[in-house]
Amino acid sequence: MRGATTGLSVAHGIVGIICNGGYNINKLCAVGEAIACDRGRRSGKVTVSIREVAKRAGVTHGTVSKVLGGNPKYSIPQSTRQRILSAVDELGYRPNYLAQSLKLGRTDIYGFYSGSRHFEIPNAYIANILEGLRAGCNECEKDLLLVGTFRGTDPVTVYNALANGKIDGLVVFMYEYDALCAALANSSLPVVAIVDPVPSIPSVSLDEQMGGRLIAEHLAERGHRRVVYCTAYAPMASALERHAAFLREAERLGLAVLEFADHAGFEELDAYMALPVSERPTAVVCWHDRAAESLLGHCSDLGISVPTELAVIGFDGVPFSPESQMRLTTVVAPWRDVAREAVRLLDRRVAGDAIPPLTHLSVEFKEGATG
Amino acid sequence: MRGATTGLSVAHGIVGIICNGGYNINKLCAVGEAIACDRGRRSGKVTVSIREVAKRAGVTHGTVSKVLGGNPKYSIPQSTRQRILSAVDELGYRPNYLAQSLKLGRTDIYGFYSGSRHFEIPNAYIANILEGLRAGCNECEKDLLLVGTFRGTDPVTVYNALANGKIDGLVVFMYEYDALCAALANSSLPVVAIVDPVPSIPSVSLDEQMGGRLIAEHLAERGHRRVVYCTAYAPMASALERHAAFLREAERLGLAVLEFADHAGFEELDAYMALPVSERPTAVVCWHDRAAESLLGHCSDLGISVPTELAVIGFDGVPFSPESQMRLTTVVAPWRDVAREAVRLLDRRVAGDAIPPLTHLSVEFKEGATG
DNA sequence: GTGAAAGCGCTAACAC
DNA sequence: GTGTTAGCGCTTTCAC
Repeated sequence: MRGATTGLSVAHGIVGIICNGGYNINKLCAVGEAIACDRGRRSGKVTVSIREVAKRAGVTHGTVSKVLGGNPKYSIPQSTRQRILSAVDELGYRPNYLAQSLKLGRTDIYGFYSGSRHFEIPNAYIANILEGLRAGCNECEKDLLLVGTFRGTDPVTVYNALANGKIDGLVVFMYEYDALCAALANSSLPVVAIVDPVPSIPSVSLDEQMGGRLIAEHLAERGHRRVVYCTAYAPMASALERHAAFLREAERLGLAVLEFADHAGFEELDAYMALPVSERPTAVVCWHDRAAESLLGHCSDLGISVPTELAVIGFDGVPFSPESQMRLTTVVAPWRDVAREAVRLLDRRVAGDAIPPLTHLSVEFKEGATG
Repeated sequence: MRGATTGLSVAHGIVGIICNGGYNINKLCAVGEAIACDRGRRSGKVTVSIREVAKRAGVTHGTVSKVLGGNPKYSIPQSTRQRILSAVDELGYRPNYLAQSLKLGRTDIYGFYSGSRHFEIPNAYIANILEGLRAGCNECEKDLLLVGTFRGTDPVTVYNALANGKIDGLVVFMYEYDALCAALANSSLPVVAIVDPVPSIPSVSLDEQMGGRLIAEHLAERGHRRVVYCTAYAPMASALERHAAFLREAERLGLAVLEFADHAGFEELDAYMALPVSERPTAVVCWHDRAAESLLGHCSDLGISVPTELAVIGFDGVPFSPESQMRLTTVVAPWRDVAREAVRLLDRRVAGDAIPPLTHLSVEFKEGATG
C-alpha cells in the first residue's frame, strides 16, 4: 500500500517551496501591489501606472509606452530600454487593459450571447457549442465573454449591453425573429450567428437539407411507408428547414408523413399507434435526440418494442460519455465545429475580410439500435 | 398532416414584420451607427459620444452625464432631462463601457480561469461548474469572462492577463502548487478558488472527508474486507484529502486497502484479481466516475461480473441525461453549487465583506447497481 | 532618440 | 441647475 497520506500531510508545505523556488515573486507580487492589498481598492491609487515607471526610469511616459508597445518604428537605444524594463520589473507594472482598449478601440474579447430560454451548459449540445467557441477563441487568442441574460428581454437594453465597446465581435445564438437581429445586423459590431441562420447576419449552421434527406432515405430503404415527424416546440429556422427537407424527400420516396409536436405530450402519437395496423406508422423521426430519448421512455412504458414495432430516429448525436450513450439511431451534428467555425469567421470579419453569409456544415447519419 | 413547409417558405419574411412592428428601430439602429457601417471601424469616429448628445440637447456633456448617471444628488429639471433623453434616442447614443469602466475602476465582469490541461466543457463535470458560474454571475448581474489559455503557462504572463483591470474578480480552478497561486493570493484582485482548495485564497470545495468516509462505511456495511483504491493521475489536494479520509475510515472499520493509479492502465488491478480468492479484493473505489466507467468497461472485457465479483464505486455523480446515465454507485458532488457559491462569495468579497477561507459543500452517497 | 501634448469617452468635484 | 475642469491610463503625432 502506498503512502498517499504522507503526500497529503505535506501538501500545504509544497506550495511555498515550489512557488518561491520557481519564479521571481517580485514580478508577480510587487511593491505597489502589496500596498494595494493593505489599503483596499477604494483608498487611493492601487495600480502602478506608466507614469511612475517613467519617473523611476528617468524618462517620460511617452517613451515608456514606445518601449512597451514594441513598435519597431521607434528606435529606442538599449540603455534607455533597459532602464525602463528594470523599472517595470521593480514596480511590478502591468499595462491597464481598460485604458489600452479605450485608446485602441479594441478589447481582444469576443462575446457570446444566447437569447434561448433553454440555455443550460450541462446540456451536451450547448456544452459542445461552448467548447467550440472556446477552442476558436483560443486559436485566435481572444478571451470569451459570456454575456449574461440577467438584463431581461428588452432588445434595446440587451443591444446596449452588447454593442458598447466591451467586445470586438459577437457570436449569437437566437431565433431569426428575435427583435435583436435587426439591431445587430445594422450594427457596426461584427456578428456571426450560429445554429439558426439569421438573414443579413453571416451564419454558420448545419446542412439541414442533408439531415432531412438522410433520414427520409434511411427510412425508405428500411421499407417504412408511414412515419411520424415529431416537430420542435418553437419555429426555429433550422428545425423547420430540416423538417421541410424531410417532407420533400419523403414525398419523393412515397412515404406518408404524420406529425405531432414535441411539447404537446404523447396523446397524438398514442392516437396514431391506436390505428389499425394497416394505417399505423412504423417510425418516428424526432427533431432532436432529447425528444427521441423521451419517446423511447414512453415506448418502454407502453410496451412498444423498438425498433420492431416502432423505429425511433433522433437528431444531434452529441456524444455523452461513450459508455453511457444510448444507442440511438440519429444524425450526428458537428456542433463543436459550427461554433469554432463561427469564431474563425468572426475573426476574419473583425480583421476586415468579407465572409460568406451562410456556411453549412455536413451532418452524418449514424445507425444505432433504435431504427 | 400540417403545413410546416408553409411556415418555412415565409420564414424570412417574418423577420421584417416582427422587427419593424415591435420596436423602435431608430433606437437600435441609429443614424451614427448606419454611417459607421459604411465607413468601417477604422476610418474616423464610429460611435456617438456624450458630447454629441450634449451639443444636440444644447447643454454640456457634464449635464448629460448627470442625467444618464441617475444620481439623485443632482436635480435636473424635467425639461432639460427630456431634451437630453430625446437626443440620446435620436442619436442612438450608448454609453461606452470601456470609458465608464476606466473611470470607475470597475467592469462588472467576473473572470474564470482554469489552469487545468484537461479542461473540456463537454466533460459533464466541467459543464456543471460552468453552469454554476453562469448562474452565479446572473444572480449578481455580472458578465462572465472565460480567460483563454492561449497565453501559455508562464505565470507572469498569465497573471498579467488576469490582473489588468479587465475583470472585477476571478474564480480559479487550479492546483495549489501552481506558481500562479502565490501571485493571486497577494494580488489586489479578489479571487476565489474552487474544487481544489488553495491556502491563502478563499476556496469552495467539496467535503472530501465526508466523501471518503461515506464510501468506506458503505463498503464495510456491505461486508467487504479487501478493497482497491484507484488514485488520481495528479496529486490534487481534493483527491488526496478524500483518499486520506477513506484510508482513515477504512482502517477504523478494518478494511484492507490496496491501490493502483488511474493513469497506469489496469495491470496492477489485474494482478490483484489474479490473487487467490482469500486475498482477492472485492471492490474498487475510483477517484472519479470516469475512471469507474472505464473500469466497468475493463471488467466487461474480462468477464468480471459487477457487482457480484467486484463492486465498483465512483465519485462525481454528475447527471448526464437521466435516461442515458449509467447506474453507477457513486458519491454525488454538487459541482454546480460549488461554482455558484464561489461567485456569490466573490461578489461579497468585491463588495468589501470578509468571506470564509474555506467553504465545504456536502456530498451525497448514491447507491446504484454496481456496488 | 526623447519630450510635450492631445485625446479616447467618461465621471465627479467644484464653481457659478 | 448647469458649466467648467481635471483626470482615469494609455497611445501616438509632432516638435526638437
